[in-house]
Amino acid sequence: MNYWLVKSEPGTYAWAQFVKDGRTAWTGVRNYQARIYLRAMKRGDRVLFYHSNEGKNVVGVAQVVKPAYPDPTAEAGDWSCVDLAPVETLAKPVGLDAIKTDSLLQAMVLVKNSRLSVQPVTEPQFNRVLEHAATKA
DNA sequence: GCCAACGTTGGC
DNA sequence: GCCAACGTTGGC
Repeated sequence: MNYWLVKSEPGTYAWAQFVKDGRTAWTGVRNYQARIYLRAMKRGDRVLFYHSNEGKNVVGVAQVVKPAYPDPTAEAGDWSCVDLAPVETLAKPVGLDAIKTDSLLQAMVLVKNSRLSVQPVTEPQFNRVLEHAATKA
């Protein structure tokens, strides 16, 4: 089981919409490093869902329901996407400020390279985020 | 709204 | 193959 984090601007695709949809194809990733991570995802992997720009917080946990396949929205080039489904909405969103002040979480890629839209998260980091959210995994 | 960081593009 | 210029992202 691996752990990841994906980002979305609430104005583009918010968590609430994701929950409403019940499942979505995570398309549109056009970054080689992010592509590597997308392709490393396995069914059942847990994914933190982060709201960038607005909110700047982790708002929910998703899981991979379909591993990487060709991104149908890519008109040119070799790009991949995965299918994600919501698992739980965090009782309390975990803000970037909280992440930055936590000794374990400040090592997250999110802090170092905030622009990477798909990134790996370690198991301890994942669990710590859930602790901050005051929910049970 | 500004600016820093990053990735990509294109000229040489 | 290098590097400057540009566009985009995202935190502040």
